[in-house]
Amino acid sequence: MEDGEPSSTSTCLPLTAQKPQQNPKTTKGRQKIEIKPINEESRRQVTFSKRRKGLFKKAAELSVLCGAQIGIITFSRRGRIFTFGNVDTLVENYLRKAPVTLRSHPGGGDEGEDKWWEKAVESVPEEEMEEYMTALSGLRDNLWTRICQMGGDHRTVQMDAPVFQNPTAAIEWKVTDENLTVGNDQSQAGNGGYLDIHPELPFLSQSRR
Amino acid sequence: MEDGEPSSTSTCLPLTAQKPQQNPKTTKGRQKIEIKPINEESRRQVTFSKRRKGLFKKAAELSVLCGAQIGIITFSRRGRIFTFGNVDTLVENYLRKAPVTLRSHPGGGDEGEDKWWEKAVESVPEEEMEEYMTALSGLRDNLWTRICQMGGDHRTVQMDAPVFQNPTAAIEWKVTDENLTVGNDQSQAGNGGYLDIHPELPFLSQSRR
DNA sequence: GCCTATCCATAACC
DNA sequence: GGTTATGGATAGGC
Repeated sequence: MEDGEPSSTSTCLPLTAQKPQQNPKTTKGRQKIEIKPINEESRRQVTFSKRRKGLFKKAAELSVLCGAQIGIITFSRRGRIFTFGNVDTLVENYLRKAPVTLRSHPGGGDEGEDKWWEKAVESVPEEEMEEYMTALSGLRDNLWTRICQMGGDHRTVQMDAPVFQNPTAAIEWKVTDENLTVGNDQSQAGNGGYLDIHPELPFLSQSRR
Repeated sequence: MEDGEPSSTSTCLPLTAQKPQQNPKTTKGRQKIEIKPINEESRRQVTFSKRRKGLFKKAAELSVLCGAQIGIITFSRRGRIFTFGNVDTLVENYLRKAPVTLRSHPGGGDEGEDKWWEKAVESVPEEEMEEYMTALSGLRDNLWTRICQMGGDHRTVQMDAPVFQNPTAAIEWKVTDENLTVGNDQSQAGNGGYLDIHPELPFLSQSRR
């Protein structure tokens, strides 16, 4: 409903009326443009600059008016990045925040092999160490992916979803390039077989809230 | 830029007097408002909804016109999240390229490498292994905590809009609102400063040390 | 949600 | 970068 044909909504005069009025207008003012890729480099740059400014301004206004937190990331075609708002803070807070309470599952009686990743490193038998490391590495990657999803794409995250039943299934993951590779978009593969979020993590109940 | 007398710049005149007969001037039309926090809940919600829509539309236009990649993350005051564009990709890109420093590394120097957690396990020297493991464990907890907090404290709404994919891609609007989880807890609401524009960070083709 | 009057962002020019 | 005129976003009503 943005492109296509100009639907005049009974507001302004028909633009076809090019009028022989000899007004000493120096400019034609703002003209209607089609929303399609601008090919001329210079014109595109001007437009990008102006509209980006306008976009950020609107974002700022929205933020103030409604008390919302807004972050915008923009990559220009030439590869420059422009950001607005708390992007840094938002993203970095994910990682920086919260003093790390390095707890490795204090509770004595655990549920066997459940949540292997909660086991203290020291408790891992020597012969399983390598495997443990690999797994933890995968977990790390997996978490990273999840973080990225959380940061911008929440469509797959549901806390109260009936996930995590089978402890074995829960720790299935794919440590592949697809996991983390930044290629094209749309490669959002949901969370089939990925590590799901456990609603009742022990260290949560003693951290915050 | 706020305040000021109504400059009557009559431009577009309704060329018809045949409007559905209701009192001409039932509305005051758009009025100038001050950019300051809206206190009335309902009014704020309306404004948030309208302006968010407008913001996303502008973002979509900018994306198409200039071939830029744009992602927007919005946390409403009530904790709902709205996103625009291929944010996942952008955020991931951003995270991977930007100098984000996470310090749960015990005893680690400040001048160390960025993103130590991205190092392959194999590359960790033997003597640092234990420390690495400990840090990684802490990171895991930290990330997990964040994830759970985010997932548990926010309802999630996603919104997609046309974004530049390739010059020939069709333009299309797709709006999807969904409640995925419960959620209440409106912390981190009022933010003070908003505008935080990073002029230009050349990067993208260079890798961080 | 839809509608209208109004204000603002911005395309075209300097 | 600045100016002007106009298209389009949107505040206030329903």
